[in-house]
Amino acid sequence: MTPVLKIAENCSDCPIRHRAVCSKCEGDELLLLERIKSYKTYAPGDVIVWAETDVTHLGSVVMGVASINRTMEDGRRQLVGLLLPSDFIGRPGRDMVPYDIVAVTEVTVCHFHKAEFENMLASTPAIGSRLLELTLDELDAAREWMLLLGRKTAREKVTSFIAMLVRRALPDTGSVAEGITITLPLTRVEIGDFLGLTLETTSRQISALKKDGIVELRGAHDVHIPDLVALFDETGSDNDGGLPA
Amino acid sequence: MTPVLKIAENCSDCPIRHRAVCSKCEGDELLLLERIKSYKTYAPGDVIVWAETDVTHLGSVVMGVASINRTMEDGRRQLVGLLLPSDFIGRPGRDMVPYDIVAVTEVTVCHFHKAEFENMLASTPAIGSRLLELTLDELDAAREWMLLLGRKTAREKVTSFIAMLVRRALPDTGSVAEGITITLPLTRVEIGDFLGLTLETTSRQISALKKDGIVELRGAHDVHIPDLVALFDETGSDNDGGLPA
DNA sequence: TCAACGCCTTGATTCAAATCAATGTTGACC
DNA sequence: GGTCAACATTGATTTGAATCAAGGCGTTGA
Repeated sequence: MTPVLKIAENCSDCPIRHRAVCSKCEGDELLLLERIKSYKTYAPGDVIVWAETDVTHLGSVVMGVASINRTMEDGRRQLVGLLLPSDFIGRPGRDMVPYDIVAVTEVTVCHFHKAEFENMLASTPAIGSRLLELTLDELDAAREWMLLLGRKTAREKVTSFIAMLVRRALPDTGSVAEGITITLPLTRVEIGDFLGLTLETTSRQISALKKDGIVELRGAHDVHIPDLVALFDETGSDNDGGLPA
Repeated sequence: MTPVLKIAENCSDCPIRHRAVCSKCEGDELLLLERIKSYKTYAPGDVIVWAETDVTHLGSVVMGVASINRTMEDGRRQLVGLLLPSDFIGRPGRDMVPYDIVAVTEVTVCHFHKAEFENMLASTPAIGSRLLELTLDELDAAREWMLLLGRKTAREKVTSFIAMLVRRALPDTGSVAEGITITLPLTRVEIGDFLGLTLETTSRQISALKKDGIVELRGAHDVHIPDLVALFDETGSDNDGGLPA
């Protein structure tokens, strides 16, 4: 069914080598990491980390998409993060975490035993330094998301979400003059939970964007954006994402 | 007017010594920090950091309250953080920041030239390690806030806000059996901007809490909470804040 | 071939919070 | 003591998104 992935045994061949927590490591440091790392693959829907239980591993997403979920007792749910390849999973220095991490697509993780990683973190400045950068970036992203959740309209929320995915996809793409096609990795329920909307409102907004020519749908999950500027104009953001001219 | 504060010249006497970015430093490290630090005081409303301009300093809040603000071109505003004593200001490794930081009350900051601090950060693991902890804590707080902004009702938002202030005030207080009195450091507009509400809704919710006996007001900003459990029950949170029994 | 299930879309109605609009309170300063 | 400005409260009305409800589409498997 699932083909066994050809995963780089050598860190130097790893697809996330240049962005992940290990990106500043070299030579011996990388060899040490290589010795304690292992790979694990999760099916869509699998829980990678349960809230409020002991965390045994830390690691990086190598492939796939995972979501960080907070849930209230009555079932209301909010996604508070989306983990894409090279993003770091887990919280060194703390045994539990107040949210679940769930595989959205099939996810491959390069991970370490918590204690072993924490030892390396203490002795390897290159890791701590990169982890700080990654954490500060996530904090900036979280704050951007707070503005969205607190102040944007439903249409702005949906276009901002699509714009974020476009931005993460751009570096892999060449010219953008004839538009770009991306895949929404989430269902309508999940997008709603990400944006603080219901699934119906999410669906209606996507339909409205289609009617207005901002997006074209091929199926429910593949979205073509013919004009990126038109999309960014709908997000209410002060930046247009630094598009290539 | 403003009395000149008696600020500890010695880091070892500093009120935030045990919580701030320097909390893991000792001996020589502390002396080095002491040599490059300086204090600055801001009046309420002063901008401590302007969005999208070069940041020259980094530092810690020693006294007072500051807010981190994101603003849209049309004026919609969202507070994305509240900086209390011992919280860190600024982002090492980046020259600009996408939000303003504004003094809410009078604020005293212990700060460093950015380049000098970054040098120390590179050579002093105790600083980087503590800064990582602080950043991870802020990220957790931001995610908690995302749940609030995306999924909570107006009443839950307001009670959660009050509960957060109570939690930060608790360590300074003894028994709590006869309730607790706190000061809201923000205006109704600012509270609304923090919670993703209008000022009118914020005011109405506070009035409703008063009518229901959850809070008692002495003036617009001093709030007495006779029964903390009753307050926490209104927040929709899964935790009751680990109250002393 | 055609149920059955999961996911998505669309429509009708309700409702919580926003908006619009006064009015009240407080404190600073003349 | 009186005026002004900033902040807060309260009321009336509107509105954007939630809720309630019905079908539609596409894949899976009997």
